Amino acid sequence: MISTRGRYALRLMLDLAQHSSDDFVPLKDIAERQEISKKYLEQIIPTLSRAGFLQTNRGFQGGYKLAKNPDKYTVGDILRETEGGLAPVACLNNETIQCPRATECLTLPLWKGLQDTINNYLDSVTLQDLIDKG
Amino acid sequence: MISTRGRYALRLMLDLAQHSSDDFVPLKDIAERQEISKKYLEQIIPTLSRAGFLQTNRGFQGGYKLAKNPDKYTVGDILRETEGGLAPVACLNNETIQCPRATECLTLPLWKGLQDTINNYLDSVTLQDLIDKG
DNA sequence: TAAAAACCTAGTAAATCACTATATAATAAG
DNA sequence: CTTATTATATAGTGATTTACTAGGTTTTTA
Repeated sequence: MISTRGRYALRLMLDLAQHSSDDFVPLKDIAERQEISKKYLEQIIPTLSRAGFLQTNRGFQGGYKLAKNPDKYTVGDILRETEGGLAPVACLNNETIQCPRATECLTLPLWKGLQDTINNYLDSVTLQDLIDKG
Repeated sequence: MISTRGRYALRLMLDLAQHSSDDFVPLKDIAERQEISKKYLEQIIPTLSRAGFLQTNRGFQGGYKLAKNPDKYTVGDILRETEGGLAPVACLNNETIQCPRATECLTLPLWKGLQDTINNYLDSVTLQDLIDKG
């Protein structure tokens, strides 16, 4: 299940897509508009920054803006970064140890198929798509 | 993410599909074959029973068998029961309170689409399919 | 120099997960 | 009728994760 972390990250990116003109948007404004704790967003945003999704400026009149146009970000991109992958089962997490039953496992192909299905769907939607449909 | 609960339930159902002749299969055998704690399976199996997925017999030479043929169960059926739904986000859980932002929410249609995608995929695969492909 | 912003690190209450433990009830074989 | 074998019911538990909060440091511009 997608946690608040990923959902908030997506809303933050959408907010930036809708509200960034040429100047930087401070997190305070995003937090207020989206009714999300600013302190919590502060924890999420470094992940988006490190992924190269954002331009940032510190200090007075600093803030964030998107590094690319909204149609260049898929929802899958954003969620994979902030959720740490989109594996539907632990067996498919690269970090976890490979299951010894893998070769004989009747369900592993199912999970792989589910993972592909999820990724394909989420990569078929961009930030711009969400704005246009809303 | 699908937890062990749902994954074990699926493996249990697959085991029954493969090993039940006309007599009942005791949980002990399933636990041994699948290398899953019998005590844990005991906790999972009432959900499958209550859903009408199983025939059960208590006492000596008792155990479980499938109530229907393996091609009558979709993976979606089994996971929705044991996982308590397959909502990819909390907002779509019937149990949770309706989000006040729902009407204006740009992301809600996305989550609904994801939920449909997941359900369609998992309902397209039956126990029999998994056995045939393996 | 002061205010406003990003950035960094640690802590925490509540919930969830993946079990284990113990006891009771039903059933069939002998 | 007894005994072994099975399911069923309920409670407990350690570890982990989630969704935050708290408090501080650094950078930048007016």
